[in-house]
Amino acid sequence: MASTEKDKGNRRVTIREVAEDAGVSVAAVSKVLRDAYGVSDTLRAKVRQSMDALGYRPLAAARGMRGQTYTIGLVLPDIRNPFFSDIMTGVNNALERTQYRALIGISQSSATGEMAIVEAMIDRQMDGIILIGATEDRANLDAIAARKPLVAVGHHEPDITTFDTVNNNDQQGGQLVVRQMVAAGYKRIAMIGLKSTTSTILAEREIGYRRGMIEAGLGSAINIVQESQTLRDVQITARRMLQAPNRPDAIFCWTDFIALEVISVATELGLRIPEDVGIAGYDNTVYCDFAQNGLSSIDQSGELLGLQATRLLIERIQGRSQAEHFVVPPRLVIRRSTSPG
Amino acid sequence: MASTEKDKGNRRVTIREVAEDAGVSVAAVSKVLRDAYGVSDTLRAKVRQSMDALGYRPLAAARGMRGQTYTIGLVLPDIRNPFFSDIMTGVNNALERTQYRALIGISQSSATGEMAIVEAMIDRQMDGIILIGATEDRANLDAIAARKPLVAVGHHEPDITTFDTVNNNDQQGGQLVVRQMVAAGYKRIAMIGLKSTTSTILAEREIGYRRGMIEAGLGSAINIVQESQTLRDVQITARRMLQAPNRPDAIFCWTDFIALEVISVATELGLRIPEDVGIAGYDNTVYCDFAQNGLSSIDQSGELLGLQATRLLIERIQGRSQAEHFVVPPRLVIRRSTSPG
DNA sequence: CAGAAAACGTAGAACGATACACGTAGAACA
DNA sequence: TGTTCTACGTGTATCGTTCTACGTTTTCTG
Repeated sequence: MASTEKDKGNRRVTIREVAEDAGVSVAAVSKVLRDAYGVSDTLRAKVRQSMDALGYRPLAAARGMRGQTYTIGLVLPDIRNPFFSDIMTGVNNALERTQYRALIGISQSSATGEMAIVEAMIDRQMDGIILIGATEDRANLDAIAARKPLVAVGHHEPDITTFDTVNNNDQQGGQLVVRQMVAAGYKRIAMIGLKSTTSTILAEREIGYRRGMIEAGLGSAINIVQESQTLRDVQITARRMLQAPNRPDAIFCWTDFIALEVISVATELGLRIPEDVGIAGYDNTVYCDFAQNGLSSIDQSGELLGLQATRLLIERIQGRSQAEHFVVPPRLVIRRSTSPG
Repeated sequence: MASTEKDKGNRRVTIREVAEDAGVSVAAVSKVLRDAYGVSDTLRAKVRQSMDALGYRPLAAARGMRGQTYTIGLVLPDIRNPFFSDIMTGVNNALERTQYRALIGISQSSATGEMAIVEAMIDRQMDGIILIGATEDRANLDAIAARKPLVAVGHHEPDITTFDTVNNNDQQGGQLVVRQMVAAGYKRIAMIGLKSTTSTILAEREIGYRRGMIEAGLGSAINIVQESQTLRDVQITARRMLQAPNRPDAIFCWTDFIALEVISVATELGLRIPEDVGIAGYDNTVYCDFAQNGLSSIDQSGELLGLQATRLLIERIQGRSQAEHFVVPPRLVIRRSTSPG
């Protein structure tokens, strides 16, 4: 009688019961919960004890009606890239001693993409949003930022004032790769980018690549191929590039996953790495280090990016309204794939 | 004046405004929202139109106070394994035409682990939870299931009645690997498992391995090494195994990531794959297919698992209370790493 | 055609927390 | 002594939905 079919188990302890148990007002308990002004140490202790004794946990939905939910949303384009795992680690480290929790949404797999998952997060009263590798245009990002604190990771827009950004210096990253390739003796250095008009990090890496080529006097050899990210397309593109009459002797891939696939294609074509063709990636994901890959790559300190993004977001939630733009320097990790001789 | 510092932008449209605009009661709008009984087509149309015109979106926090939040929680042990991406795709496909949204929590990175993230999800009034690769014991799982609909993916407990499970047949998977290795001529087949007392899928795979060995008359060569999942430990273990006097001529790794690392170590030791040592993994992640890896692996149809888990969960949310246990057959994908000669 | 049942719609009380407006006690100051 | 602060607590309206209870209209049935 007391519990219907849908009523799973014992009811939750409410703030009212805590208040009663501690012999104080509901408002006092709420204050303790929020670390708000106006509670003495003795009262706090009493309340805390009652909370523990009763096993009280605040209900986020109810909190959200008036205040915060202490939840931040992390939007990832997909889950496949292990680089995002590093970011996530940083986020969770930053959240360690706070009341906040991070929940992840995947934009790629969702029907209408990034905007849909962001709207869903706003509907769920998240306190702020970290957008990773944003594909939305400025207008949409502004629309989000107008409603919730927003931090974009992997999105260059240094003059924006409505939200914060956290990046590595992708331009410098691209340049570092080319410099090392040149130093290793490669000349016909190509780049594989992404068919995308919205990725600012890609644009930056391309600029870096161009700069590197030009400063090495290889301006005439600049060769950027843009392809979608599906395995099939990458294979076709890589094959075409590597079978061309004047094929590149090195390829800088905008992300590791592509680079690993290019290694695969090159191997199948009987080309030796790094002697016949040098290959480098970006993100320094865990797979780079495997002996069978030995992939040179740019490390952009994902954990630090995640940590910093979270800090900035919480600052925003707590009231900061001036934009901040954080940039870490990239670091090239040289491995076998670009070390001939 | 109208908006304070924390009041980001324009206020949301509420159900009340929709009701007013449509000239009906608030309750009627709510009924339309929930596809509840007792609304005529004309009323529904009127309300829908007003909702569109005003750009109304229901606030999950408010819904959660009385009813559902239309949110399901997906708990992953970590984000690094691309296999989880397949599951996620299945989940999102299943959610396609529903009001539900999936949000992901990562248990590994969180301080107190799985239980903490599940509690956080319950605090946030999620309607149900999908737990992937559960590490909690039965008592804890029961405690969760007592409060919210629960589906465990990658957790064998076929006699449990309080929640549903979705699995591939891990025992059969292990057996398939051994059979193929035996057929390929390997004899001293070892297995690398995980240092864990709670993973039932691991236990099943081990049983499959044993079965396979015994049925091939190799019972005396059974050799299971259990190691943690950190890169460093795997390296050390792999090195030790491959440098032992009577080293295995094939290694079945409980998951692809370990297998790739073992390939790496073997390569560095100058062992040829598959001639000197055969290697197989589990999950058939995207990296298996790369030419430089060519890793044989078990495909357990992650997408199907995710789809099915979601369906079962929604059934549970809608009232089913009898347990269901879904199992897909595994499929061995043979590649170079176990194909000598 | 009466009566019952089904369909449609409404009003208003929850849900569990927060936040605002206030009250009170004691200290500090003139 | 009276006034003004400050620190600490309390009472209660409120957030945006859902849900229960209950009227009213329409449709069905014998």
